[in-house]
Amino acid sequence: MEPLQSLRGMVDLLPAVTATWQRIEASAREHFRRAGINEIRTPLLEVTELFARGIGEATDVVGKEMYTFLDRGERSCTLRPEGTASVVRAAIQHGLLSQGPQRLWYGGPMFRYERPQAGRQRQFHQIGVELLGVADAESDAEAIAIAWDLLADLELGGLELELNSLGTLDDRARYRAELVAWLEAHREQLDADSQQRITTNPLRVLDSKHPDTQAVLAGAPSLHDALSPESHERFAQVRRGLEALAIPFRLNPRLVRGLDYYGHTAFEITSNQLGAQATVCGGGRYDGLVQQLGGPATPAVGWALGMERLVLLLSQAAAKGAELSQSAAPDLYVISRGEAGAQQALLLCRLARQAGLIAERDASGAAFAKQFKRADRSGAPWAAVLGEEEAAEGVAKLKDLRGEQAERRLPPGEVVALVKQSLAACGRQP
RNA sequence: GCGGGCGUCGCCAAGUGGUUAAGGCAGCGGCUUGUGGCGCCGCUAUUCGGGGGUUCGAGUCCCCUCGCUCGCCCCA
Repeated sequence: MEPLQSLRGMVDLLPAVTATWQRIEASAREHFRRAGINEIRTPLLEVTELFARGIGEATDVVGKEMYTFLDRGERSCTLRPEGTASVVRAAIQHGLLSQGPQRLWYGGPMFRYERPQAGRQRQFHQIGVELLGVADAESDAEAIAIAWDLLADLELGGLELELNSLGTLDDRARYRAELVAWLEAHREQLDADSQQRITTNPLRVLDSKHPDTQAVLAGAPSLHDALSPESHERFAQVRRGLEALAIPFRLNPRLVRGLDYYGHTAFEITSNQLGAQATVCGGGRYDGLVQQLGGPATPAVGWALGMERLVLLLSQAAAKGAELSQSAAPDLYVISRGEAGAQQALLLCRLARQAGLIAERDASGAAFAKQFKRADRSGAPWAAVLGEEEAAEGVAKLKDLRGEQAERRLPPGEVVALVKQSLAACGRQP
């Protein structure tokens, strides 16, 4: 039989890393709780049209990266490639927006059919925040601050906040025309990809990674100069907001987000330690999206962070020194022999667990020497032995694995009490 | 979709055409028929991702294929 494998780009998270995931999730939850942001959970599967309309038909995500299929009712369904469209759909569907501004967060798997590489999988995980119904520039700063503080708490170094304003739709339309004209005039000096994008997505030419193209682009018209005075002022206000919070940022006039719904504020938090996929968190303002999805005109700002990339950073940090959290050593390791012994061992474990202890039972039936070896390796301070003799007498032999105390034969209840007491004595709270 | 690198036991890993595929960790058994941490002994890949080919002979060379990985594109 050929062993089966997971699908390409679909990754198992083994116990060795789940602790890191939980740490990030717990930290995020706490930050959201303090910020008055509530969790929303939406389905993984949505009608394809939601993403086509929300993200934009012309984007790469919609054009070539979606997991789309027909269900048994011949409806076109898509595994969500991002979270915002679903959250907005849910808010509209349940009338949340008529109850005032909504501060929401979500987390979970997203799906994009791409070639996997470092920090990029086909099923990947995001945690995101959406502030719906807030128009002020300070809300942009607040959203960014929440992401920034959350990441700071994880003690990650080498992070940088990049900031730009995409202006309004009008601003961009005007700029786009100007840029296309300029790009056409310099077409010969651009790399093939960029030439292609003059027609498909001219703004994206700006952050081409091609060095020659970048050099040519130095003379290109800047989006910044094309912003209307109002857009300019709004951007300045966001920056003043961040400055007031002492959050450092770098202006990046080339920062263009790949999803159509962004306007005005756009930002990314990047790491210099991640390789090619350096963006840990990305987001911005999307004032037009709610209406575009059939809801009431509602300004909004939000972001999403990539769990895999965070985990990558955290693992690197751990490799450099600090130990990654491991599963806890048991308080009591129970070894046994024979059916009666195994039963008593199970009973003892259950009693211990009911009392709040971490109890592990050796189920190998191996020689006692082996079981003691495993007891030792488990890191448990105590081992309980249940052989034929103990089982017959209704006691367990309790052995101190780390100290000098003599073995004692005790009924199960007293074993649990004694272990608990010893933990309390050395300051550990079971 | 397009490039580059890689693929030897659960994990790490030697091997660079010559005939029995090192070693370490983990695992299992024993020295120790009911007591661990040390030590010692033994066992664990008819096989080198898979399939073809070259050769007297291939893990080692060639082709195809699958997988992993890094990068491009794009994004979290």
